[in-house]
Amino acid sequence: MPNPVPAISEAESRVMEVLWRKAPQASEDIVAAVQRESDWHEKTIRTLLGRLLGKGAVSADKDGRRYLYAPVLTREQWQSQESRSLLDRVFGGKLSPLLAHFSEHEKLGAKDVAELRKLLAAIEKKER
Amino acid sequence: MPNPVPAISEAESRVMEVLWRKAPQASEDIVAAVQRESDWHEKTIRTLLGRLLGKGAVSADKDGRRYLYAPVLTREQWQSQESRSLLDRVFGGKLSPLLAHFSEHEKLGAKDVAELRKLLAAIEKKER
DNA sequence: CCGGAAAGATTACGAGCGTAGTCTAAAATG
DNA sequence: CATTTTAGACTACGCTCGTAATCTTTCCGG
Repeated sequence: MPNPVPAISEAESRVMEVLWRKAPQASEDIVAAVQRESDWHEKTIRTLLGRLLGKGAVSADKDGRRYLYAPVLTREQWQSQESRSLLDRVFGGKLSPLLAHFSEHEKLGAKDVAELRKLLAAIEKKER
Repeated sequence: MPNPVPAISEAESRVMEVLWRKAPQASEDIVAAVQRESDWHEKTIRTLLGRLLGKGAVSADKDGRRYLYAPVLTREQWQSQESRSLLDRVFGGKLSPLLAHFSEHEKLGAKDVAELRKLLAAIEKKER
């Protein structure tokens, strides 16, 4: 299997974000897109892109004089990695303390409650 | 209010862990406790303790020749900070995508399901 | 064909982190 | 009292990250 992508940093994830929305893209377009949501220097964004390439989180396909970049790490994989990491680091690897924590310390919006119900319904269906 | 404690690192949280379980404690005991769960050098652990002190995450009360250390940042505060950070960084600040993610990509144990039910029940009671 | 622009590669640099080692002051011990 | 031990303070060092600047190669326009 493709060896696991090393963890990507906060800043790097902002670059991934634009690739997750649209890929492949040339670096120029990536820079432009990232700059629409940040005030980072072009050089900074290119550096991050290069690091992501080095980590294997994105691919670069030569297209004439330049490259077209695409995500290798999917958003779902990344979300899983990060969630798993939080769970392990902070909640002893178990989901229930996380849920308990939210129920006690964070207010839940209507949407969250709806999502919870859906989740539980899905589980109950599967259980039987 | 007491100015917010800066984020604590992974290694530092392992030291907090032993203080959350029992406090106050002298550094010697902290070192011993941490070493029961890791192979870190005594010096390393003392450094981490010092950094935590610098960050204001723990307090030190003089007790004769040495200090007794106690957590200032509570485990709940820390869990909140970390959860909030994950939510904001990875899930656009909303809980429902996190939940959806778990329901789709992680298997839930019996305990998790029970916790979910409890959570939902508590919400429903509050709603009416 | 030549000089400038543009894309990528390389280098930079301070802060925080993981991981200690050294220095100092004070206390305990012989 | 002189010496050893020890708790804590200070220093260190390589790595990643955020944030770029500089160098190099290559193509495009005149």
